[in-house]
Amino acid sequence: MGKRPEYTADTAARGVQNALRVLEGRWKLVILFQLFGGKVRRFSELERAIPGISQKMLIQQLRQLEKDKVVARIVHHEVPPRVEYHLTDWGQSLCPTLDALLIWAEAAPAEVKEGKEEAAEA
Amino acid sequence: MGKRPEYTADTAARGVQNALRVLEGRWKLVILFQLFGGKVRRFSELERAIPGISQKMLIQQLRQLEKDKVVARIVHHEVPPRVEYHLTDWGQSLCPTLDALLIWAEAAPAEVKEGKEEAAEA
DNA sequence: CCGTATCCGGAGCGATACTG
DNA sequence: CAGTATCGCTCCGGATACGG
Repeated sequence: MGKRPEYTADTAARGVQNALRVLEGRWKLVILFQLFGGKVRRFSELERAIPGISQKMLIQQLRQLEKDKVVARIVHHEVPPRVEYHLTDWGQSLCPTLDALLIWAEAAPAEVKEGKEEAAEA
Repeated sequence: MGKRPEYTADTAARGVQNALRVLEGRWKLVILFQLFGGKVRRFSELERAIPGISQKMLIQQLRQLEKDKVVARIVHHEVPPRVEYHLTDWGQSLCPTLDALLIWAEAAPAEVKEGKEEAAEA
């Protein structure tokens, strides 16, 4: 934890890229924000909180995040079934960084923020 | 720049997702790291500095980054042609955040870092 | 030297239907 | 309520060839 080894640009890029990989996926961030702050949500809560997502996508992204140790899953063996999701410690530690990214995103030129494509083709 | 408007989890997620979108792509980060610190690199320099990348990918990612105002492109009308790339101010401002992400990535559980896939299928 | 065009395989994602 | 299975489309990225 003292000094990190010397990073070449490539090594550093690979590290970040690896991290980004965990966050990649159409719905990962939306899910993470639902869980930030130590919140615990049920499957159906997430489903309702994220309009437009399908069950397949929700469970798929959730499973990915779980495999990557960002979120944890608790199954209550009851009837009816209840499953709850929450962030791991490592997942929680992402919060400030994501906030920094959010601030960076806010500083983006308007064209970028709106996802403008230059329709100028001819 | 005082207080930002109230962000719902969804709004925040969308903002970050949008920012992440800019960084998405197999080679974006590698390129960015090549340019960090205000460095100016020629097309062929980047090509040589990033083994394994194809011209198509290099130019494609470069164009994306350019459109997203992260990198800027300077064309010298000479013979032979010379084109140089460097980060915009907004691009530069990404550096600390990416470093935070790198640190987060470093703190990842070993299994995650190694990109383990549980081969347990049957 | 810098860039464009085309072909092609694979991964991601969405819609829908079904199960414990 | 929570999760699985399948299909099909789209986009991404790699290889190769060609143009200014």
